[in-house]
Amino acid sequence: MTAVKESSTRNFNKGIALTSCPVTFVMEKIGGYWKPIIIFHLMSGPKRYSELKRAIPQITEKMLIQHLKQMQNDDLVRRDAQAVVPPVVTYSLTKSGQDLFHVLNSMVDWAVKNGSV
Amino acid sequence: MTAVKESSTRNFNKGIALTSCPVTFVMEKIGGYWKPIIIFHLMSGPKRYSELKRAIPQITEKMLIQHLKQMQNDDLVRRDAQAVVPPVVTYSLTKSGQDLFHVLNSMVDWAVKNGSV
DNA sequence: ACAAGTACTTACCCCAAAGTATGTAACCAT
DNA sequence: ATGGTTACATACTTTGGGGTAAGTACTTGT
Repeated sequence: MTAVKESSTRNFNKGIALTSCPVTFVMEKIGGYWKPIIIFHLMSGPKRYSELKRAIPQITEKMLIQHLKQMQNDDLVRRDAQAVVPPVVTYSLTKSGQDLFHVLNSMVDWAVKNGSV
Repeated sequence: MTAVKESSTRNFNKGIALTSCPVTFVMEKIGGYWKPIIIFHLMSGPKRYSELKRAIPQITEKMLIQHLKQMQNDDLVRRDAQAVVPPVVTYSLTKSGQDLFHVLNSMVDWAVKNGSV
């Protein structure tokens, strides 16, 4: 009966970082290999699920919907479905999602200046 | 003939993301729970190893040096050691590291506006 | 003699995120 | 009736980031 193990110095640390560090808060939302790329593609306007898939060929379908769902929960992305015969589902950025432009942009600026290697 | 397994769709994807996505490039450098926090503490000026340790009590020593080393390799942080009796090692931000201020700041701005929940 | 401080290093474990593979429901064209 | 398209779902495996715990070398204070 080796105890419940508490399993969570990790979660505790995550907690303090999240509540005490706004940067970590943001990175929770746009972290993960694919999220920034998905957001980037949605910046140019609403896209269908299949359009996103074709625009990002390397992503698996699992990762694509998984991230789209997380971003819906985080209110970065809106999903609009038409109950038609072959389903038509359109994803677009919410206001919060669009506001991320400034964040991503400052990252790009930094990368351009400091991406020499 | 189920292929050689390649061991690395992961690394391959990481590769394309890194070379094709400047945002991912940046997140590789400031990602991880502790890096933004360490950078934040170094923003207010150079700090000794033990000062950082005390400033961020929850971090383990392993994580602290690990991240400090990575950030040295990424040229975000400079290490200055004095060869004195009890070692004195001082860490400070490089120009690149200081430039991250704008990036972190835009994240904070976004978090303040969209961190309601 | 022994604890305490300074700046690390090393071996080991755990879990959650990412990837693989396959299935599903509804319809349409051939 | 068979295959293709659309938008998912779900079970299983892998991997690497993060954590735990302990050790090192050298010196000062008591």
